[in-house]
Amino acid sequence: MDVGQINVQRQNGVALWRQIADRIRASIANGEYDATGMVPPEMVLAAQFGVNRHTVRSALAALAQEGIVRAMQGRGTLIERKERLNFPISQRTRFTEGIGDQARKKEGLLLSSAEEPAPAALASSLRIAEGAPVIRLETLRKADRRPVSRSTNWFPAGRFAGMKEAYEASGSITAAFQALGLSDYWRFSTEITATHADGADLADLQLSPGAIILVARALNVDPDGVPVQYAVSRFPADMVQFTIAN
Amino acid sequence: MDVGQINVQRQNGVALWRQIADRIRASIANGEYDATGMVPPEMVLAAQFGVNRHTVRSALAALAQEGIVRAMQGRGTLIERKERLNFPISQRTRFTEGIGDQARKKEGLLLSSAEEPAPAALASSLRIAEGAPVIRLETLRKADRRPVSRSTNWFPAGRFAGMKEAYEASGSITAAFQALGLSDYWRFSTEITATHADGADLADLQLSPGAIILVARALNVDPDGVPVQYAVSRFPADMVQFTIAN
DNA sequence: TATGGTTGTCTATATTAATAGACATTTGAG
DNA sequence: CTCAAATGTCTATTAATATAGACAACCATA
Repeated sequence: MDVGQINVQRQNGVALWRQIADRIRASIANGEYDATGMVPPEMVLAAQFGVNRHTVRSALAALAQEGIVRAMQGRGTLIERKERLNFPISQRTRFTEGIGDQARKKEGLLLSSAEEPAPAALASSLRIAEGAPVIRLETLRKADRRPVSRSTNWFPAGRFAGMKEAYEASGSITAAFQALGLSDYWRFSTEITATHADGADLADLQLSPGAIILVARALNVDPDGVPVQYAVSRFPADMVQFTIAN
Repeated sequence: MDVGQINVQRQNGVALWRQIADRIRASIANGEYDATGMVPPEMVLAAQFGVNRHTVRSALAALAQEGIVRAMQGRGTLIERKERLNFPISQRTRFTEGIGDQARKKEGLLLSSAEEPAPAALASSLRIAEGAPVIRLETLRKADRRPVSRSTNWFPAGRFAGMKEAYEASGSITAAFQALGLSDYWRFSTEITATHADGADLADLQLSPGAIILVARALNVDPDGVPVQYAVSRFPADMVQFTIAN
């Protein structure tokens, strides 16, 4: 096997151990170590990355902290978890259905809620008057007990007055809409960007600092094309991918 | 104006100055400093982030290196560049058209090319036999002389034998397809993930280490639904966003 | 032209990241 | 049992990161 030197950048604000941890995490997600179910030995990784073994150990310790690997003295470092949830994005995008059977247990938790006047940009998206009341729900979604996204959702307050209670009862936006008389809705548009995790991401999504967040800004409309929800959702980038099928 | 403390993480593999540089870059892209066209004074930023002024200076120096800001002694730090290109993703996704008038000058450069046998996963996507010959083009796309994506493109070698020359001549996949007799094609599917920039990203896209990359894996098909191109494109996350309109 | 606000530069110190080497401990296989 | 291979732990040193303080240089403007 040819073992080319793998490129890492020095002296540039991102510690070597973190760069290496990110690479190994990606390799695990890509199935590169599926043959053995283990990460290569520390000395091998150190040679591949051209760093000291202790630096590799720092990277592996971070991955162990995330629950991705588990080091076993005398044996090697086992891969514990290897997951990347796929979220299809289409006209009928729904979180719970989208996960499908990729996870057994799906949860939606309400972190907080408020009623507030819509700022200009939001009002424009929802096609309501600036300052008109909107209901804001901060939610956390989990799959198999692991947090996979945190979202801020806005709804026109006039039309969906009981949104908070309906979501709390069901843990699902789709179910809440149905409880409030909206049986169907469509995804009108989705914007996707990426950024570094902020403090709230780290806490709510149980990430380690330096993690990457995929941000999806979505507008949902009813069958008549009237906006019913604007949502900003943040996903850990190493756990999910989006698929757009045309 | 209330100036809440902005959260930065210590001792976690990403240097404070880099975290702060990333935040300021994002704030610039979000238009938060449009009123003045300048970044707040170093002392103000230091207070906001809860760090020493020298740490903020390191962050600003990095942004100046990227050409995003320019410090002027006695006056302040001017915002030089503020861009986030929007890429619509749809059935008719095309790079050049997608940018539209967001940039004046659009270029497509061929970095390298090769003909090689298709590995299993690629062959499956392109619906050809494993090991069948494919043409691989490594390309770099620029808008207004700034690199905005680097892509690896695969085409079935039998059908698109002159792809390399056609692309070199036009700098456009769409034009190359037309030159080879394919007048129209559709985007069949797109997968989007995010990761840290690797060494090649840093070099080709002129990024600073720690930058985030949006990765799009796309399959294009001809009007009969036959796959004609599989592409993996990498975009600097702080320069672009994807929009999916349904 | 005097002043306040801003960036530029310098010195010094403490903490963190990375390297280097040595040796202990555990496991699996011969 | 013995040995090779792998992870665990320890000490020491160097380089990078971050803080602290002082003052110079420059700019706009009152």
